[in-house]
Amino acid sequence: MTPDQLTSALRAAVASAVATGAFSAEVPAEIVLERPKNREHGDYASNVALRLAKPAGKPPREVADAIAKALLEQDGIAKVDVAGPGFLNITVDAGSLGELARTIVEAGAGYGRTEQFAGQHINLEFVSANPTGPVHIGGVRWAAVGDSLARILQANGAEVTREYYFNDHGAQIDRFSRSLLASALGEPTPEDGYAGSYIGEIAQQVLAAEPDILGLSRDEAQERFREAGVALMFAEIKASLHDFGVDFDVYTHENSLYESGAVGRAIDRLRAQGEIFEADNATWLRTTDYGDDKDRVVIKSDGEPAYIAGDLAYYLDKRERGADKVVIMLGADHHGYVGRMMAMCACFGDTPGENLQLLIGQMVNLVKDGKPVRMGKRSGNIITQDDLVDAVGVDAARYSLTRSSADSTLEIDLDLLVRASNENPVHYVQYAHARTAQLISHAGAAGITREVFSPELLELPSETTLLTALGDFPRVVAQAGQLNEPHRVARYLEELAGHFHRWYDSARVVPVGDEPVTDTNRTRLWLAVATRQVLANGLQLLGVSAPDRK
RNA sequence: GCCCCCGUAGCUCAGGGGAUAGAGCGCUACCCUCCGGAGGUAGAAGCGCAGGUUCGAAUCCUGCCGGGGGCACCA
Repeated sequence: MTPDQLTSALRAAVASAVATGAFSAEVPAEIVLERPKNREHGDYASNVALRLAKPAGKPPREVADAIAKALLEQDGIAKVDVAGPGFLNITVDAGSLGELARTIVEAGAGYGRTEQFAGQHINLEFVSANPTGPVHIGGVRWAAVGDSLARILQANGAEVTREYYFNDHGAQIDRFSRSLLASALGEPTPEDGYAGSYIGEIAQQVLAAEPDILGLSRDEAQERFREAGVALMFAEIKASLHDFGVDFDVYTHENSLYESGAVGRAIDRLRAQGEIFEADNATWLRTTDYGDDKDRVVIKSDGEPAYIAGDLAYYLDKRERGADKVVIMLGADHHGYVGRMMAMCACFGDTPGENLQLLIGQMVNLVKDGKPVRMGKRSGNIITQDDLVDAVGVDAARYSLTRSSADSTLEIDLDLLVRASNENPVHYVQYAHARTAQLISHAGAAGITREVFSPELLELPSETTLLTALGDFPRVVAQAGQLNEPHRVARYLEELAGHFHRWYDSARVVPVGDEPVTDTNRTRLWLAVATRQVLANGLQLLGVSAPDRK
């Protein structure tokens, strides 16, 4: 019995209790079902009676008793206890619960998929690091979380475009190219320039490709360094992200928005909506109409577009390319954008929060010897994605960056990374998967097959706990998608791995010594296969490998 | 001054109003004649402070304290 089926049974029980006149209330739209922490509280628990008590005008326990009585008449329910203030503690009969194992094995890689975003096209923009240096540890967090979120949204039925906004002009790029030129000429790093050692490497690569470059005028040389340096840097960023398991569907160059006239079209569109006005020789967008704290300059008084002009055009461009929902992941240092971006969305006549979502993630803090390490491209003090991957590998890096809520600032201890220790929960989860795989292959060697499936034999406490945990997976995926919170999948996997390890210690799939193979062994094999499937499906959503051996 | 995020075990972090607040690491004591001990069992140890809403608050609201990040005709 799946949680959904139980929820339906519970709903029917409430309706039936109302029909018999036990109490009167509307059947709630949402019925909360949870897996109790304490096994004595049954397989599932519900607070539905507590919530209905007030509208029904009856004591919670009285409502609970009536629902419990009606629920017992539903199929597959073994026991219903009323406990505490009015909780319903539900025990599902073993055969019905055990059916989950078969359901999961038959669904295979599809187990956990939902259709909640079916038909929706979601454009997810993340990383979008400027090509002025390698992807640093903050960018890596968004790479890991963003890619995992994309996978989760897809698992919920959405069509997802992974998008990278590539900022290839402006003051930061000028500083980058000046730094390259200075390095090539053997001059000190310019003020406001970038100082990392990668600057020298890129400069040498450009020189090697274009030996005559230093014969040009300073301005021409700098322009050559800009173009070649940005191209090299960008290729390097793409390659590191690819090695990290993250590939984008669309790279949009900021320049292209200007060259294609998209900026002009966006402004025309907003003018037609009546949201544009002229003042002080500049062109403004009246974002204060929609909650922004000040209006924003779109075209500066010198005739140059302001930064937001690109944002306007880019948003419109994504919508015109078919995105129903535009999601952008940003670091905490960009939270000041939220107000104007949402107002901009409303200026286009769209619905903020629906057509546009901004996910603000907090920073990664590095710690060494118990003290914070300040990082910056300009100072050259950066920990890059490649440093992180070299130290702990892709799986551990992705996992540790994804298992925490993006709302929390994350602390990474460099000493721990250097030791590349096993102190990472990813090992716990991957080991559980490896164990299932070895267990299944060992069972095969012992001649145990899945020709018999007798779910009522899965009756150990560790088995029913494991089964209810497995049954939760689709709800976890759905919730992670609704809330844009991939870390929920990771935390679920850790819990599931724990339930599996405990089951493994308390139940044999392969009989000991010369004992005969029984139907219990065969049926347990189904449970092992189901567990492996869910662990693999979950790890896939995180972009972490599910090895058969560790 | 205004805005956003955070404050939970020694450390890193979970916990969408529910029962005795969890995990990993660390610490203490245990468990392999048996499917991989990178595992399991038992234990010590915690919701920043003060109000409020509620039958019920780590969770929602207000104030305070502490930490981080923002408030350009910069990009």
